[in-house]
Amino acid sequence: MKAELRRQHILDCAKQVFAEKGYYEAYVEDVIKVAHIGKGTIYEYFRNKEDLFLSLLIRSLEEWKRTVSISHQDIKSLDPISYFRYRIKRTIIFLNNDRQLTSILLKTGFGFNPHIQKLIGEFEKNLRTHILYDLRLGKRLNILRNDIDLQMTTSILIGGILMIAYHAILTVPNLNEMEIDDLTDKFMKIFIKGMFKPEIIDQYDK
Amino acid sequence: MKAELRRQHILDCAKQVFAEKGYYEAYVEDVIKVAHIGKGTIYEYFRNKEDLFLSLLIRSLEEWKRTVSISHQDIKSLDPISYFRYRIKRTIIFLNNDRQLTSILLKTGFGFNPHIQKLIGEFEKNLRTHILYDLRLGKRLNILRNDIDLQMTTSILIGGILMIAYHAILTVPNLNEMEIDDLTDKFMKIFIKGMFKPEIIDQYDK
Amino acid sequence: MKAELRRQHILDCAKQVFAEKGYYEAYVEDVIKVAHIGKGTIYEYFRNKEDLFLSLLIRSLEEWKRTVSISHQDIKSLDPISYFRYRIKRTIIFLNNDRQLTSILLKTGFGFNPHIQKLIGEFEKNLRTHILYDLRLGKRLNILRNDIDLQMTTSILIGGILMIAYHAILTVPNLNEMEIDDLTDKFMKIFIKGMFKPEIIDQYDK
Amino acid sequence: MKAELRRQHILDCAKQVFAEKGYYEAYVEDVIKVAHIGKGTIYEYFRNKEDLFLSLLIRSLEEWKRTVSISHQDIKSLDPISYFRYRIKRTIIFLNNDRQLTSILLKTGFGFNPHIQKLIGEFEKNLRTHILYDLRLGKRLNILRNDIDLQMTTSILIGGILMIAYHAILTVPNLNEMEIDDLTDKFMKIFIKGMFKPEIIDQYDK
DNA sequence: CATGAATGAGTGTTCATTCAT
DNA sequence: GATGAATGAACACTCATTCAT
Repeated sequence: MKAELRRQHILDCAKQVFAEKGYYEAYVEDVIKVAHIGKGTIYEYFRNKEDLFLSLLIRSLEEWKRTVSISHQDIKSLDPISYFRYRIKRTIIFLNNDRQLTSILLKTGFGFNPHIQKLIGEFEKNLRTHILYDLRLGKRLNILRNDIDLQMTTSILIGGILMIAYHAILTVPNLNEMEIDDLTDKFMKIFIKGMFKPEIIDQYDK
Repeated sequence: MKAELRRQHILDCAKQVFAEKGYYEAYVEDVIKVAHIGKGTIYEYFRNKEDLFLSLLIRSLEEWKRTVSISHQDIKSLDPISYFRYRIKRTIIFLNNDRQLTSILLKTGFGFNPHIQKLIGEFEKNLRTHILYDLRLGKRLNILRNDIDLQMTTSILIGGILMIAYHAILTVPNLNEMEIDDLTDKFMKIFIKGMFKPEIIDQYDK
Repeated sequence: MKAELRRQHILDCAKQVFAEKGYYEAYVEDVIKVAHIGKGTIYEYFRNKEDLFLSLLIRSLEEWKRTVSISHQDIKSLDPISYFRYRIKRTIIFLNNDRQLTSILLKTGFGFNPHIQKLIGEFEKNLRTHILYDLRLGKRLNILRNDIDLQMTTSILIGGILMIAYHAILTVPNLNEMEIDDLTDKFMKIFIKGMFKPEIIDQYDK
Repeated sequence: MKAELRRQHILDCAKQVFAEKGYYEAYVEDVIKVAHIGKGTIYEYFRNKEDLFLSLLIRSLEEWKRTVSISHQDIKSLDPISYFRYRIKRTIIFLNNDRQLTSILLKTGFGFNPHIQKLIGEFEKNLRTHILYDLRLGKRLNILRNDIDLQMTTSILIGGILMIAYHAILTVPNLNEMEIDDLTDKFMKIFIKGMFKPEIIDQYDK
């Protein structure tokens, strides 16, 4: 049990370091300094630096699932858009709370670096699966427009929300409940009614 | 003059290598091999690896501006949404054509790594400025909803379009004109009318 | 008493590991795994890795002495060459039975590595003393040629027999009684009559 | 060309270090200190420590072949035993001159350590091939006894001569021509007429 | 006594950068 | 200007040993 606590402690410290420096510029040396442990200790818990990083992402992914998930009862009690809003808000809350993770995700890049690809890729795929699941549900419930491309919408949602989190982290120290609500509402507006004024759309449709 | 050609040649090769491996896993050695030049030569044209990378991004940024820009005459001849569509399409074309750059942007991450931050950050800021300019124009022309947050919309647009580019690169070898048009239309739909059916929105508004 | 048994058990396991991997590539970790003991336990019985190795050699040396030794009564009942043959055969039997030791001796090298030198050196000196004792006995009994150099003959015997043991271990799984007899005879032949045909030697002598 | 000289210089220094400390206790750091080169330089010429060691052995093997080899004309002018003596003497001269190599061979062990086995093994195989070639020649020329086992004789010769070289290195600073001749003669005696007095052999034969 | 989690000095190796030619 | 051999600071990782439990 104490071992598990220590493992978690190392992961916490590693997260802090990776968030600050990014994968490549974060040194194992840095992590052990922050964690106040010996150099060899880290290798008792993780095979190597890559394994440490992967373990970190996996743990955060689990956390994310827990934070964002919603019980089936709750689904019924919410109207579709409120449900969608709930999801978005929870995601923003999660990214706001776990700014270190957000920083890691953004710094490392979603890209397909041969070494890190499988790590970050795994994370991104999971995120995508979750969102795609919601959108498919929305389609079955006849909530979404028929002409909406689900894959693309997922991409825009992920890309958009991450970019917003990135800016929030850069500008505001930590968002409070009200600011999060505000952010969520602004985000929703784009995806509910689009950017343009109705009259412009009407012109365009004709 | 020959020097300038050589510089461009090195940048081309560096781009290829950075696109394939990402900043950290791309070695100067790799670049000089691809460029068929001596190891010292690269340092005649660039202060160091970082400068090489920065120069690369700056050049691509200039290219991007040229590709995406639109003359003032053309603006008048287009209705607002078509203008917006034109911008999006040009961006997709650019990212599609310059897949190496797209790959670099995604691999390196938009993040704020102490070393690379100023490089990628510079690029991202420029991208943002351009889009923000368009959106402000749209606001002045009374095209956009009043309740739209410009900064956020910019974030969503950048994040979304990059994420889409990332997936397009991963899945399709190279997009043809038709596919680009299709992609653009799908993208536009989200931002024109939102994701939800009108009746759902009506329910929510009440 | 139980402590002594445990010590012996550790030595047995250490022998197995050292034989398989050699001194440097055998890890204390490997030994404790084979011995099914805790990591600290080995240091209850041995000062350090070097001490463990030395203890191993000392024990084997004692065993070797017992295996090869012959009672004084038996000496009288044997003719000189048979006595010599007996010694050789016993040595081959010993090396064959204790292939792990043979492997260790050959892998570690007789060399004079600063750290291991004193260990292996000790073993080699003992081996040499024993053989030299026999040869001196032979000289006193007027059995050996007068022009034979005892030190050199000892070297050749040790070097030769170890090299043969090495090849036997590499090629044959385990020698049976008959094969050992055969090996002994072949070995003896060289040292009894030399390599060359009598007529060749006669020519050379003139 | 200068590169080749530098390579040879590094090999010389590496040989010195390996001879003094053995493979495992010789550090790359030691070699670069002796060679007065930068740490990276060694990796310009050799893939890694193992490659450095292997290259060393290969070079010495070539040298050994040259030193020990004898022209075809010379073969005809020598009687069989003189030819054999010539070979032995040349080998002793080689091992005496190249005491560092001898030390390396003895320190590393002829053994079959998984990592070094293929290196030392290669060397030992070559040595064996050469000697075996001579012995087979002797057999064809009807010089050697018919009851002599060639493989075993080869083993005894290699083992014996290495063990002698080991002792010579330990005891005498450097052998002069006369001492080498003396050593060769003593060595030859064993293999020409055996150890025992004729009358003892006669008794045994009966 | 036995244990095994914790340790850190010590290694091999990499790769951006320099500078003599 | 062009080159590439030389460099060494930096880094991940190992493994014998210790010591609190």
